[in-house]
Amino acid sequence: MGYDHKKIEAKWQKYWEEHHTFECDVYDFSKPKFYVLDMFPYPSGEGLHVGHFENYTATDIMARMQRLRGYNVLHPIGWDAFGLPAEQYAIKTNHHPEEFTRANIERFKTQLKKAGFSYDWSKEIATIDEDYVKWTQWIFLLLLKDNLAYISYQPVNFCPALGTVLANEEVIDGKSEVGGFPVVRKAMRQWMLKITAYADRLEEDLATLDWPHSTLEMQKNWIGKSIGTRVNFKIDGTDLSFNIFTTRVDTLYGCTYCCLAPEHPLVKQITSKEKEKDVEDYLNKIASKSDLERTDLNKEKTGVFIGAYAINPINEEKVPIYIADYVLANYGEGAVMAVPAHDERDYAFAKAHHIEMKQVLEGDISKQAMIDDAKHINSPLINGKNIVESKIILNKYLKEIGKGEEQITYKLRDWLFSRQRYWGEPIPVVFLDDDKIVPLKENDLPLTLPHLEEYKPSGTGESPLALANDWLHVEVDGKEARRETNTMPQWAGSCWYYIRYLDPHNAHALADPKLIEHWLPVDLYVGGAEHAVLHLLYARFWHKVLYDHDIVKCKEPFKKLFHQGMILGSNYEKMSKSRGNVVNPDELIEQFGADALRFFEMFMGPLEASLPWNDNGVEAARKYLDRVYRLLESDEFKNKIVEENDHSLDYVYHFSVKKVTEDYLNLQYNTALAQLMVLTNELYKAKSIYRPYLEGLIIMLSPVSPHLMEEMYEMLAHNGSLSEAKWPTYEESYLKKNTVTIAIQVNGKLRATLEVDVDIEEEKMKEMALNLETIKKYTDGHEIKKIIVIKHKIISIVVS
RNA sequence: GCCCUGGUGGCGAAACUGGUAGACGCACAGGACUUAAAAUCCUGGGGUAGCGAUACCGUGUCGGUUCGAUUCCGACCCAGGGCACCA
Repeated sequence: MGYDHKKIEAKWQKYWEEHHTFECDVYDFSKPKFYVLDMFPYPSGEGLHVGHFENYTATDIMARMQRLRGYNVLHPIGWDAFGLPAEQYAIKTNHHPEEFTRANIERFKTQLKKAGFSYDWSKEIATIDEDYVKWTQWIFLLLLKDNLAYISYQPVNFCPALGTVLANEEVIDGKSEVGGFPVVRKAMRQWMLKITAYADRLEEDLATLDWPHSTLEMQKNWIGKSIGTRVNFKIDGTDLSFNIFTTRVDTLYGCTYCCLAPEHPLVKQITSKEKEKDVEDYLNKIASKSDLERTDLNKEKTGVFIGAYAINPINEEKVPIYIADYVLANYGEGAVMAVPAHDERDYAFAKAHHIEMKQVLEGDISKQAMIDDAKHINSPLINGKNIVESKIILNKYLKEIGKGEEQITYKLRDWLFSRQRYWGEPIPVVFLDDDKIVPLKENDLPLTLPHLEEYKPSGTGESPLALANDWLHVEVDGKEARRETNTMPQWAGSCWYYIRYLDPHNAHALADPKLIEHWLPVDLYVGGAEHAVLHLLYARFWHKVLYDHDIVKCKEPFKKLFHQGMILGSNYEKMSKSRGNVVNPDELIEQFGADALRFFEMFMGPLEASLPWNDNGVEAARKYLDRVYRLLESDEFKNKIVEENDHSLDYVYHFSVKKVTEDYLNLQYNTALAQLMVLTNELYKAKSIYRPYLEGLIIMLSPVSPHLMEEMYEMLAHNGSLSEAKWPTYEESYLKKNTVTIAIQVNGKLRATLEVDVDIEEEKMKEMALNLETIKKYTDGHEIKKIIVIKHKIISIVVS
């Protein structure tokens, strides 16, 4: 029963397509712009799931609403189409990954269209399109020119089973994220991007963003800015020295030993003869340790004395030098000073190795007194001073004697950018015989992938591209050259797609500079919290590089960010095939219609929350939509529609307009829809229905359930599409009430309520309250100590 | 271990800057319509006691501030997400 969703939804989807309703004229600068973006999907073989729908409905509501509010809205979609699953599919079936990917894209597209999302399909892009790859490679060459891309041989995570190298973030507990195969450390040639050069700006500009607090915190922690001091320690009896980094230079007098990372370049030189064997044994021991063991926090902190001493520059005391694998070679200076009296980790290490401790802060050693206002002792230059003062004094002193200075370090490391895989953008450089790197010329872009018979990585870590002989060998300026066989990671394409949407077919630039200036930054970006760090950090990095080249004009790409929560199965577990709790959106659309599915997903709770699926939910949403439809369909209501306002619905209508508008703009869709239900219930009860109010309901509901609302709008005798309607506005004067219900409390407990005139005098109100029988019961025989009156809210009577 | 979120009926949730806790919906119960059912419409539901008006209890736990606390402060417990020896 109810409306015919199949007919209505098909009708309007066709109408929108034929009328290009949602195509954005990006050059129309006459209206204010609004750019609303989804994190584009990876077109997997699985199809869209209900989680995608939540994300895309949320942005679609914003897009549709902002159009009605008079904005020129850009709402594009595309495909993050490179990636490992397509390559693994190719390996399994010996089909080209592009075939598989393009077929998936078609399937996704059909699903998106059935859901009625108002995307501008004329702006569609896929990261695998040749004219997209061209510009991804172009940006790489820009990075190369800026010395932000370089080759490095540092150890990486090699996965023999996948025959490829994995980035740190793709390794979980010593196993590959995909497949769960063991991973070992191996030194290999890799392309790196120098994101660390932008660490300070990536950190600083976080303050300018309207992003979820937790995401800002995560990015901050990932960048890991730390302000401390670099201190130079001379090695006793030599001309050599090394630097340490500390955030607690004030405890320098308490330093009783130093630790170098086992990989520290000085270790071999300064180890004493007697200790050579100990050191070698130790190095062997940790080399055979897996990363997992080495980073196990519960394990004892191991280390070994290397027979050399350093001179503490603050007091010229000799302190022993150890190597310890808890000191990381690639953080700070790869060396630390240890203050066992005031640091838990140093304390444990010193105990185990019987090293002297020296207390330099007031308080109890065993409690490792690190309290901020602790005073220093046994520290000639800073005795009696607190931590903050002491740091300033010692930083200044160390600088004067040339033994150190304030230094900022970051946890952030450079981005390992190459993959030894087939299905990614080829890195557009060639190598001459002497290993000289020659970038391709812009005219030679894009460098496309060759067709292969075999997609499997060679197993030695080389990309399958190394087997493509015809492609591999080229001539550059008459000289023999060999192409780079590494490809880019999937992140590359997603780093700049929001720019390409503006001008997806531009053959001369990423996009027309005029468009870039007008449309960026993105006004609203919605996607899963799983991208809180990597994708968003990498995209910000590229954006800043483009900013430095004056290609983009704003410092940050995404002004406002929102993470939708996860939709869980009805058993409160993450949806997955193996758990058997996956909900198929296609079936729901078939049975109840896209409008109902969209409505339910927005109504089920706050957008950011992870919520369990409710099997009755879509049906309930559908019943509500039928209820709205009945206002126009059944004679009972149709005959009540009038052109003359009897004012009985003024308050609820205008309040609804205000609340719904505000809630939509804040992405609080669940409460907006609750209010629309209240309004609907009131229309049901009303003696007559003022036609513009019904129209207002239809317009306000249309971003969520657009097909049915288009149909109803047409039924209310309008020509054309709802997309030409205007968003309703509210009159402040209708929001004022004549009477208000106030609560009366006695000693903090609610005892009665009282309906009064809004502009009643305070004294009158008190009198009324005190004369209520229900109140007298509590006040008779008691002394009234105090009466607190909060206008329009409460009267609080305090009695003895 | 550290950082971030959150904890409210049988369930999903709501509550503006401290001011009538539980809007809206699901499920449930009762009624109307129907030969009947479905659909629809109307009504009722935090708990305990009571026929009842009413009383007491109630927003993870324990304390505090306040006339008044889901909201603010302190300590703790639990769940989810993130990070991993960061000097």
